[in-house]
Amino acid sequence: MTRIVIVEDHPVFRAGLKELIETEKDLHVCGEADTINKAQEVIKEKQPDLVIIDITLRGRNGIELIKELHRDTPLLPLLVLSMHDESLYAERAFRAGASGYIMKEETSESIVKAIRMVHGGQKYASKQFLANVLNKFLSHSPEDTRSPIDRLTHRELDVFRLLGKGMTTKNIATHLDLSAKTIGTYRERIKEKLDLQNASDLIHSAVRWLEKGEL
Amino acid sequence: MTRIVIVEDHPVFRAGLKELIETEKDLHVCGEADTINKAQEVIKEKQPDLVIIDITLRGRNGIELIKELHRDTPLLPLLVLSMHDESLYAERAFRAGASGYIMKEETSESIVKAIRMVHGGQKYASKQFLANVLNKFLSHSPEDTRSPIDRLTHRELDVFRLLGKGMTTKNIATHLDLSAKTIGTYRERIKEKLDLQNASDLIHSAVRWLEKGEL
DNA sequence: TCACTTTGTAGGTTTACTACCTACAGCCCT
DNA sequence: AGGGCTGTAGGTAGTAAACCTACAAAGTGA
Repeated sequence: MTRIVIVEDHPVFRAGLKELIETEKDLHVCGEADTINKAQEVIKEKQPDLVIIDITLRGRNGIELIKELHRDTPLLPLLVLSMHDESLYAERAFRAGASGYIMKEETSESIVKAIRMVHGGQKYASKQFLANVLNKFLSHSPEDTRSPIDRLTHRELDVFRLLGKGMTTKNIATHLDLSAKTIGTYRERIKEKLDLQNASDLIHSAVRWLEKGEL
Repeated sequence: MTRIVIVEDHPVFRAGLKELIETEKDLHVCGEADTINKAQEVIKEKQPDLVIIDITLRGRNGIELIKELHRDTPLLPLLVLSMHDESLYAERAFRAGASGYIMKEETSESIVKAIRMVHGGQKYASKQFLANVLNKFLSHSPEDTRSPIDRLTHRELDVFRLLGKGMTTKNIATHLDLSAKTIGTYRERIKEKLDLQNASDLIHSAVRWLEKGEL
């Protein structure tokens, strides 16, 4: 019998998850928490075999909880649930010590599968994420702990900022007095460094980045 | 005993909602559906006292379902659940014939309360929404003082939101189960209504709008 | 109720932009 | 001096956007 603690602040979703887990005969929810503090308490008390964590918890960041739990109990498998699209959080979650990462949109089957894999000591991530990682691994150098944006060169950052301000490739080329082709190259390089798939991803993250401070 | 049908395409959330409802002794879930078509079938068959609808259904718009249901069975109370905070959807939902509007983030108590109020023939909306409405009403603007975004149709708004979330035309087409050409048409119409020049402007303002409600 | 408008849907062309590849000179570092 | 990173840009194939047209269904105003 696998004993599971759920850390999720959304009551309805928490109930659904519990329901889903309890319908599997070998899985059991032995505790629930809706805040980071309660989570730590419950986990200490119940000593579960696995913890499911929503990283989009209100208040403090779920990533912090993962780090702390992983430090305190490195053997306890942590399965991360996220509302958000992978590329932004999955890598951070794994670095923080998670064993698996699934999105809330995934089917019930995937969730159960992820639970079993993670409990069995394996890692779990969506196919898409795995493909990305493989890609990066094959094409790239071993390690660089800097935040992705810090890895941009000056020119790349210029272009990134201007993209975030709503300028097109052509506008930027005119503005910086460069060939549009050059801007194209920068866009490609930025996309690679930030692990973005296409043009709209690129603009999307440029705008978001600009919105959060930094101008 | 109040008999309820749930229309929600997210299996985990659906299970949670059911669980929540079933723990109330006088409420009972007599049917579930994860698509609009199934919803209509189930409702016809079960003749429930109340229907809970997620308006962020994939494929066809939940608003359409509300309109249709309201036309077919005007006395059946419809309670709308939304993942989004946007009061824009709330207003649309009410206009389409909903009796109540709650966000998924609300507590279980609020949801149960909303169910009871709506079943009792009253309307339900969050305090925040009511405050907004009051505000609008008091500062009663004579003519189209609506923000340009309010002038978008349901479908246009859907597309706008998904663009803001970083999805491409193709992704959106798949997600909503429409032709990419149709999404293209919506993009054009949005651009016209919001007076945007090109694709990056469009994405730019969609992202900004999502980040901070209203532009 | 009838005509008119809006909304949701989608096909067809032409034009613009992206994605991917290649190239190369000048730095910076060791 | 050789090797990688940075700034710059060309070429080509493939996508996506822009613009047009169309039409049914629903909604609206007279």
